[in-house]
Amino acid sequence: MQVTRQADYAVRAVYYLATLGSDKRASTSQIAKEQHIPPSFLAKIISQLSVAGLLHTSRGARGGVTLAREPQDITMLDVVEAIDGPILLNECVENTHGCNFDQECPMRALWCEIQDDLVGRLKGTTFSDFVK
Amino acid sequence: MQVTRQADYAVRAVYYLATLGSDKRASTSQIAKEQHIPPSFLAKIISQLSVAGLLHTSRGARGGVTLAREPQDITMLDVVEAIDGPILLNECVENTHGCNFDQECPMRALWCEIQDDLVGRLKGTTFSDFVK
DNA sequence: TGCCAATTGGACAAAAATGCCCTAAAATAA
DNA sequence: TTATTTTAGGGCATTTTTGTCCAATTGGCA
Repeated sequence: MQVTRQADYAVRAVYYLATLGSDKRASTSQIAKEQHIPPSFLAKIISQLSVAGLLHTSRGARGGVTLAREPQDITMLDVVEAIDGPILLNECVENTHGCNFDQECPMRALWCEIQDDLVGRLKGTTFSDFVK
Repeated sequence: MQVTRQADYAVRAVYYLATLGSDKRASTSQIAKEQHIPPSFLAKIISQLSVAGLLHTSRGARGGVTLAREPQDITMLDVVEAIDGPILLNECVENTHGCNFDQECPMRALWCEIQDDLVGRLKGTTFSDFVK
């Protein structure tokens, strides 16, 4: 019942870029140092965020990482799901027809409710909320 | 960001016992079959729930598992935490002094809020809510 | 007593998460 | 051109999660 370390690192990396101001670049190693993230692990995470379209990366001297959108257009949910995939509080929740073997399973409804709240809050929070 | 399979299995096992009515026993293998849980894995989970004081177990012929308390006195949180340990949405939340390296970390406050909601709902739901 | 049903506990295996290391490729700077 | 900076990506090691399997133990019953 925990966000993966990868997702936490991704959030902190995006946060760091947001605090720099728009279009400011930072290298992966700089982000890693400032946010206390294992550098070689962060490199893979940055790469995933780039593929997901949340970051832009460029190689070479003066290269590095920038936000692909304004902080107010990037939600916590965007970042977490780019790394961890769709949020699922419990395996059964993803099944649209109800519990796989017991249509009456009352626990599933609870997990769904809690998950909807969680997702709603992550979707409702952008990185501009953190910067100011 | 998912309840472990173990915790889900534990919840379903307690649910099954609650549906049987108070003081009714069931064997681990019976629970496993009814709830589609790997039997040998469930044995370990039952054992943990017993150590946590949520279930009573007895060996030998006519042995098996019973609830240690009435369904209305067992919350979802009791069961989940007996298996997974204290719920932590993110590593940093457990730190009482704030983020370990940045006292101003604004993400931590969000994780704490969401976690408090989650824990509150699990604590507010008992197995008598599921049975009726 | 001896058999059977059931939990207990240990060792082991497979898969995913986490993290490290090294080389290649690309882009800038001297 | 050559060197330097930086991302890209593969492979490997460790830990946790999720299970399986087997032997030991316990308790009831004929």
